[in-house]
Amino acid sequence: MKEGLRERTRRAVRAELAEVAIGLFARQGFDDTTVEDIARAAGMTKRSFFRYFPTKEDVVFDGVDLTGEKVVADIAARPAEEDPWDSLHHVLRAWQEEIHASEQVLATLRLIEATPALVGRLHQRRTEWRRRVSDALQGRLGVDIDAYTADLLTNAATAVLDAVSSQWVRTNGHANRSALLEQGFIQVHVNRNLRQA
Amino acid sequence: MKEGLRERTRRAVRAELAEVAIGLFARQGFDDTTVEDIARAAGMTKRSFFRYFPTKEDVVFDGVDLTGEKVVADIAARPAEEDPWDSLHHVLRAWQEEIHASEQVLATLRLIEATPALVGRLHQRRTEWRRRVSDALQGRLGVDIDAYTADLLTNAATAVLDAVSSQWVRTNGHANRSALLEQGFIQVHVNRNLRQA
DNA sequence: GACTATAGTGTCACCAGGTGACACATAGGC
DNA sequence: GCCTATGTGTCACCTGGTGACACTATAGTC
Repeated sequence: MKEGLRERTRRAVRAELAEVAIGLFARQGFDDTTVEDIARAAGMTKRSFFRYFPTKEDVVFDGVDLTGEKVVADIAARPAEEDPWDSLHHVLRAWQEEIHASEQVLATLRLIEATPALVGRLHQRRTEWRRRVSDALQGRLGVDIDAYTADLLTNAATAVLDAVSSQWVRTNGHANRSALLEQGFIQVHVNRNLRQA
Repeated sequence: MKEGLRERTRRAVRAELAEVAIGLFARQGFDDTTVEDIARAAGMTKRSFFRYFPTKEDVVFDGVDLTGEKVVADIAARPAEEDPWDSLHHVLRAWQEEIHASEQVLATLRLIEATPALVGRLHQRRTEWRRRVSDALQGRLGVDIDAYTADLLTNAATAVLDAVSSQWVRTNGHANRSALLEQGFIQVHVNRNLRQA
């Protein structure tokens, strides 16, 4: 683990940059905060900011990343005979429980919700992620899921996730996310494909 | 109808601008086409382009607009005792059939799919639209739907819509959109809220 | 402990998407 | 024919983002 120091400082700078940025966004809004503002507040140049984050939007998603590389892997690892909807339920339940519901996360979600540009970026990321999940669902051995059904399943799963998130924000973080997720996955149900019928 | 002429020319210019833009995007890609390019190709200034479209992205959505003000109204007009999932099914079926599946629409969807910025913008618009649909669902008189369930319903409905759209593009427009929609709304099912149980 | 490759930084120049302000023309309503 | 909207070009400007270059500090090597 020799590569520690350099990477550690890098991550530390990233984290502080994100913290400073979120703070400024919360106070004066996303659009009224320039990258220069953030950079100067963190003691660096605009140019250097972009060496840590590809875009101004991405600094927001540093903590609340929904990429979930692990989710993709977990889906693929589920038994092939399991109902795919149950697989999604199982994996996403586990995944959600790992995200501790801090005040910070709540504030970030609120910020995203209030900023069109961030909403767009979030869904853009999620779209890429969904395609990977969808592929993972189809990729399980000995499964006869067609692409359309796989999309249906993943889209529906994120539909639940979104509703949970909205409700959680709506209740100022008082709602029980796990309970909401359970309820959602029961209220919404997606059948395996009915092709052969 | 005195306001005709002025508005008609305006819409005509808009339409031509959109056509020119789509053409350029198709040939050289969205990112490699500047607003100046579009404007000059349509015989006007960059500044004037922005008097017709708020952003470069929006010119793409001129034809494929998913805003559907009509959908919101139709939802609200459905009988309150109808199962909300069936209401969505009914309204969206009618809505989709109005969009004739032209080659142009297909090309546009492909363009969107291939351009991250457009994906973001699309979902951004759709998010706003969903909130309005969700409100409409809750707004029906004498209905006991809570906000969470309403979100669940609308999110799931757009999940179906997205899957249909993806599959349609995937099959180069050969798939039967109506049939996919029917299948989707049957495979996915969202129950009324189970609160009182 | 000095030495060199390399990561990180500032500076500068530049491009593209957008916006505000102003002056000018053109077309509509009277 | 006059007055007033409305549309247009021009110009100046801001912000997000990128490429190039020179400089500095550090990590690993001897």
